[in-house]
Amino acid sequence: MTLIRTPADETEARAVQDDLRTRVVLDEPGPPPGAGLVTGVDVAYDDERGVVVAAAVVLDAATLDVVEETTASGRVAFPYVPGLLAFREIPTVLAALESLEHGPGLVVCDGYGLAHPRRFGLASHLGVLTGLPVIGVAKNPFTFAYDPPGGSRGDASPLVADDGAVVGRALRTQDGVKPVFVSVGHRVSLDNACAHTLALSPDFRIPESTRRADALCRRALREATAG
DNA sequence: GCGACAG
DNA sequence: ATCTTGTCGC
Repeated sequence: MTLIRTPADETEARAVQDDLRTRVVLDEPGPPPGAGLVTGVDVAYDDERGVVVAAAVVLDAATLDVVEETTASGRVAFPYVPGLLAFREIPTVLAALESLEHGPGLVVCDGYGLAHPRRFGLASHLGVLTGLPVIGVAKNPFTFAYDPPGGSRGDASPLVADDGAVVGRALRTQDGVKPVFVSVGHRVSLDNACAHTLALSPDFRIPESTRRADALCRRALREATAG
């Protein structure tokens, strides 16, 4: 089990991000879509009881069949603060990933990578700590701006920060349905991240990896919390 | 100063 | 994230 010290406060957390961001690798294309393994990770909370449960679900990228599932639970160690989400999620997510028997391949998480106030969101953070290729697929545009992409599956438009930097892409994964917001985490190109996201979303807006992980951590939280 | 803000 | 019924549709 890897020990990750939780920052004492928000100032320290931001300093950790500013330090770790120098280790993000952005010049690798990453694994090609449609082959190998893809692992979805997600987290569910019971803030009343201070319990957090993470799930990791390994899929065969070609068939989207489930290859392996794991779960890990812990105590909530950091509050939700916009821009500091990773400190809340990462300890338990790491535990879930480490309990997998398979190598995870590409990791897909809920939230952002580069699309972050300090360019170091959850997907980047998880990538730097594990060395794995990681992308972020978020359901909301956070503070970023975008022009609506075309209405068809596969249409996309740039996700732009205040300073004009392109930090990700709004990607339509289903015809006529609100786009998802893809950004690079670590060791994957944006084009490849979007190709993976599309390949993982044949039937629904949200990638199959995330849907499976979401369902699993919710179920595990209910069971851990029951009684 | 105030509000908005991934999950 | 989470609290939540019925309801529309394949």
